Amino acid sequence: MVRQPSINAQHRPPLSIERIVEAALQIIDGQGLGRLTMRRLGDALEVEAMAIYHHLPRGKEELLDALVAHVAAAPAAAPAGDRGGGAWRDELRRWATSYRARLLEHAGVLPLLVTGRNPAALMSTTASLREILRRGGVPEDAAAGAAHALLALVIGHTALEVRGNAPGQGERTDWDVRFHTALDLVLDSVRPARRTG
Amino acid sequence: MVRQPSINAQHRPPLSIERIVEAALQIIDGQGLGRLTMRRLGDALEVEAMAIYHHLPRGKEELLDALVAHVAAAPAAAPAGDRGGGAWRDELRRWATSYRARLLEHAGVLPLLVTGRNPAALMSTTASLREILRRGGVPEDAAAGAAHALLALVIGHTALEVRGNAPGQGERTDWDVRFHTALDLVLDSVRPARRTG
DNA sequence: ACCTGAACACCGTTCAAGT
DNA sequence: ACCTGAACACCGTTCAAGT
Repeated sequence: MVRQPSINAQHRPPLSIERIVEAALQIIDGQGLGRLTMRRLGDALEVEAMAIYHHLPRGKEELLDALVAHVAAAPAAAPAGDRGGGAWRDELRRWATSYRARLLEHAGVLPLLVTGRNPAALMSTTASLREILRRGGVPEDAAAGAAHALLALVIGHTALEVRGNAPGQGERTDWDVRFHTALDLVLDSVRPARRTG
Repeated sequence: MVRQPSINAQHRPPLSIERIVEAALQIIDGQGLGRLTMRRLGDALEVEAMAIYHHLPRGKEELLDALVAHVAAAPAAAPAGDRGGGAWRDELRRWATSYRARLLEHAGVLPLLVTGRNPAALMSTTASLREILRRGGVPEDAAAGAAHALLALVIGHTALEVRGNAPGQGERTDWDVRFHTALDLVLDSVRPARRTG
C-alpha cells in the first residue's frame, strides 16, 4: 500500500506494441503522417526514441506495418440474422459503410495501405466479405470477384473522398450519396444462385 | 560551328520542371518513393540539389504535387467512333485498362495520390470519363455517379494489386481477370436513357 | 529485460555568394 | 537568371552503457 506520489513520472504503464501503435495513430490523426517520427513518438510516450526499438526491432518499418494491420483489420462481422430475401445486401452495405468510416477516421494511414507493405493485413477483411456473400447464396467464384470489387471500391472511394475533402474545395459534393450510389452499382450486379440450399 | 568537346559536362540541357519530374519519376520507379530525395534528384540531374528550388520554389512539396499531376492526368480519350449499340462500354473498358496500366507503371506514386495533395489533378480525368458516358446517352446524374464509381474502382483495384504483387506471395492471383470482373460488375449496372436523341 | 546518451550518416531548406 | 557552398535543424538507426 505504498502510495506513489503524483509526481506523474516513474510509474507510467510499461511500453508495449499496443501503446506504441496507439500513440502513433494519435500523431497521424492529429498532425499527419509526415509528422510521425520516432523522436516525436518517443516524446508522446514519455520515453527516449531509442526505447521503441526494443519493442519493434525493425524500427519505423515495423511500426508502419503494425499501423496498416491495425487500420485494415476487418470490423467484427455482424452476427447475421440471415432471414433470406437478400438481407445480405444490407449486411454488405453496413460492412462497407463502417469500413469506409474506419478508413476516413485514420485517413493519414491510407497512403501506407496502397503500398506493398504488410500484404497479409487485408486477408481477414476479404475473408469476412466472402463469408457474407457465401451465406447469401452467391456461388464461390462470383463471391470472390464481388468481394474483391467491393473492397476495391471502398478503398478507391475513400481515396477520392480524402482528396476531395482537401481544404479550399469549391462545390460541396455529397460524399455519402456518391458512396452509396457506387455501392449499389456493384451490389445490383451480384446475384445469388437460383435456389439457396 | 564551334564543336563542343564531348567532355559531357557543361552543355547539358538546362534544368526545367519537365526534366526534374521525369528524373524524379525514374528514381521512384526504379528505387521506390522512399529513396526520392532532393539530393539524389540533384545527382541524377547532374546539379546541386539546391538548384531545384529555383524551378520549384515550394521545394519537395511542389515536386510531389507535380508528380501527382503527371501520373493522374487523363490519357487521351479515343476519338470515339460512336456507332451506337453500346460501343461506349468498350470505350470505358479501354479507358479503365489504360488508366490501370498507367497507375501500375508508376505504382510508387500511388501513395501520393491517396492524399489531399493537388486536388485538381483528377478533374480532367473525371471530366473525360463523364464525357464518354454522356456521348453514350447516359443521363447527366447517372453519368456523374458512374464516372466516380469507375475511377474509384480503378484506383482501389490498383491499390489491391500493388499490395498483392508484393514479393513472397503464395497463390498466383490473376489480376487481369479480377480487374475485368470488377469492371463489368460496375458497367453492367450503367444504363443509357430509353432513347438516345 | 528495458531504457538511455552519444554518435553517425543522412534529410529538407535558407541564405549569402558566385557567374 | 541560374546555380553553388556552407550551414542549420532535423531525421532513422547503431552501439556501448546504465539500471
